[in-house]
Amino acid sequence: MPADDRRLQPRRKPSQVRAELTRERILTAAAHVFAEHGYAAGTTNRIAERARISIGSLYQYFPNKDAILAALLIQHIDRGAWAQADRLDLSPGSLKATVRALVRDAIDHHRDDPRLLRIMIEEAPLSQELLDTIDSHQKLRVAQVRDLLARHPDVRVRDLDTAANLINFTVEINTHRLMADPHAPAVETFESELIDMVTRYLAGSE
Amino acid sequence: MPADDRRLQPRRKPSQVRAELTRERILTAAAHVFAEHGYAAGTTNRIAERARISIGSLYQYFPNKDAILAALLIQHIDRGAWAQADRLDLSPGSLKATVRALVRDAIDHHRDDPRLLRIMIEEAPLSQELLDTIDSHQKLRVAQVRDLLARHPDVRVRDLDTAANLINFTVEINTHRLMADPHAPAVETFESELIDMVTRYLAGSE
DNA sequence: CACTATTGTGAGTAATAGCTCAGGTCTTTG
DNA sequence: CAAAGACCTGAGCTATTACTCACAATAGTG
Repeated sequence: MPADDRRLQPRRKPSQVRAELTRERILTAAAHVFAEHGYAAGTTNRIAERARISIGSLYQYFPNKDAILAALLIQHIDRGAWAQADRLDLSPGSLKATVRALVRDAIDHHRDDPRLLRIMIEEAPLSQELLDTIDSHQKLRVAQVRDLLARHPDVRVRDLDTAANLINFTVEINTHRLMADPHAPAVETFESELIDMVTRYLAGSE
Repeated sequence: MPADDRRLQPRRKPSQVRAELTRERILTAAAHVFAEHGYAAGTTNRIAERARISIGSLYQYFPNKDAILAALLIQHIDRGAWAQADRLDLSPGSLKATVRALVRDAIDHHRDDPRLLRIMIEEAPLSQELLDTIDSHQKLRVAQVRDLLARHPDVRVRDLDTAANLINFTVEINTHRLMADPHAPAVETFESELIDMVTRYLAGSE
């Protein structure tokens, strides 16, 4: 798979409002279709149909199917869903309170559409470009968490980087599962246990 | 997607040795092809080519492509990779030792071929039958872990079921990531931190 | 060896997907 | 208002895929 840089570039830059509107219709339609049918079965024709535009129009704004999912992912990232950890700094209470804020934050990220998010994460044909974008955001997030931990007096772990990595991923993925799994345990129960686990880990009492 | 019971049944039962051999060639070839190309791009023709048999033969043993992945998954499960937790009972040492055994166990499950396992988990078109099989195994595993926790004097958590669920998933998924992610942190570091997190959670010192 | 059952072959089929293009409609502009 | 350009349409092209079938080769049996 060669990383062709132009594979995800839009074909035309909308200049009129109606064009921008069409572009958005395509994206929202795609979000629904992918969420409902999955990526493979979420055909471009279906997307066009749902968006109530012709396939031709679709291909004026997106050079190929992959580019649509990519745009969806970028949109998700740019909306700040993954990197709004700044406000966590504003809650300097107990360690547990901080962790709780972290977990709540993660849950908020997944409220929109867990099914779509799952597909974006698991089925998306990730180009090198996209992978890099995601990776850098991930790194940023981990760094933020790391700094947060560094500033907190109660945190006692061997290695801050590893700890930040571990808890970030653990919180993220558990939340992900919680929202996506149909027969998952109750939200509140699971949330409090998750918070406890992370808190106790960070507190470091052996 | 209707859950057609016959969708995954083999088309012919091998009676001669060479037939059984062919069946195995197909499965190993499929494992390689899926691991390398993913499920969608892992075409049946490619599998047949790699197995050095004709597509016709392939379809004599598997009614469709999905059935091949299903067989691979069943194979993986039947090899006991997901439910050999019995031996954990044999390590009645400290809580940390028990947890360590749990984590090591998980790591062993993923040694074979993380890439293939990822595809089986994330891309497999899971029929209801398969889903049920997996689910029951999962439940069994969680129950085993639950009993393990129940028997250990140092475990202090609000709800054993939730705890078993949480740590089982967390250990599993973190291991999964550890093995699959190319630029993941060092194994030993991550392992010990993961063990600490779970242990401290279970010990329950607030 | 002769006959049958089992196993193997691979060109070909049907279905479907992603995507194009010739031509139409709507907006803007001078 | 008319020309130019932006935008939209959808039948259909091309490529690919899962899968079939008529036949050939091989193994078992008496």
